[in-house]
Amino acid sequence: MKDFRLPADDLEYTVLAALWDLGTASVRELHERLGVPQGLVYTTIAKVVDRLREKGLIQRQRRGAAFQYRPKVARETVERARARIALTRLLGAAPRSAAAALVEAVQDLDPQLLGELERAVAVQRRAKDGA
Amino acid sequence: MKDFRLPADDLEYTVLAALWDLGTASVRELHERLGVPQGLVYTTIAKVVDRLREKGLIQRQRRGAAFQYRPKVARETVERARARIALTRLLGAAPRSAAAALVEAVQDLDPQLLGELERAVAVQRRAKDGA
DNA sequence: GCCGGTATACGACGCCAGTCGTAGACTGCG
DNA sequence: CGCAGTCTACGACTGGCGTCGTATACCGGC
Repeated sequence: MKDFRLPADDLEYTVLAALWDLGTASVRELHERLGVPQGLVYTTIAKVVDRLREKGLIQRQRRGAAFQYRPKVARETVERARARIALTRLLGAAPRSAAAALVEAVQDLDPQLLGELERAVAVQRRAKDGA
Repeated sequence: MKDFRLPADDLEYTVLAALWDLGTASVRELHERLGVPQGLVYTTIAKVVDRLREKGLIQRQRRGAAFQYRPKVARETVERARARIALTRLLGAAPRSAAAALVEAVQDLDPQLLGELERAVAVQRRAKDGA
């Protein structure tokens, strides 16, 4: 039925996330970790890393033959921006059927993630009531 | 500080949403409604409508000189897909700081939207407990 | 039935992101 | 110090999307 397409996943973000996890890594390591499992060639990852650097999201430092990359922007900073945008678009765009869509979406959610979301909402609720 | 860029908004989706709201509309109407306020030329909207049709999201029917466009895919269908993807990426991508990011994001949310979200989570919670 | 004017079709360009190939730079070993 | 091998730089191609311009098709009035 679904003969229409939706945007693909975000490789750039995946790489950045890996760097946040690892703290520091070479392109080689990132490739082993992300590229190989997805069947991506070394230079593909290198290019992505390149672009991340162009965007000022990561920095690097020579370490022997290769470079060692590390995040330059705090994870929270980016996460927050992404989260705000995602939620705004998600909820703001669907004034009519937001509830229904959310219920459906939440249904497929990892239980643990559901917990996270629940907690976040609860915190906010408390804050609002308190204020 | 934020010297990095985030993706721009989604015009295609905006147009589709307008069609859901209006039920049916000509390119002219869509342009008046969306294009003009954003300083977009008529043909820009026409192109977007074109692509929506290519994607099988809308259909059309001659109505005098112009075409009358109408959604071909149910709003819920698309919303649901979008919602699922958005939430998955939002939560799944940030295992570590999801909670913090969400709290922040939820903070900026329209109170009414917060309500929607809260309700959705509650519904899901009940479903889980019941099961 | 012709004309004018609007609507549409479609191509073009810029930019981003994913993907890869190649050529050149650099390091470290012998 | 030179060589081999690795790492990087960078260009190229593709496809999506926003944006526009132009040329053509078309409708409706006279």
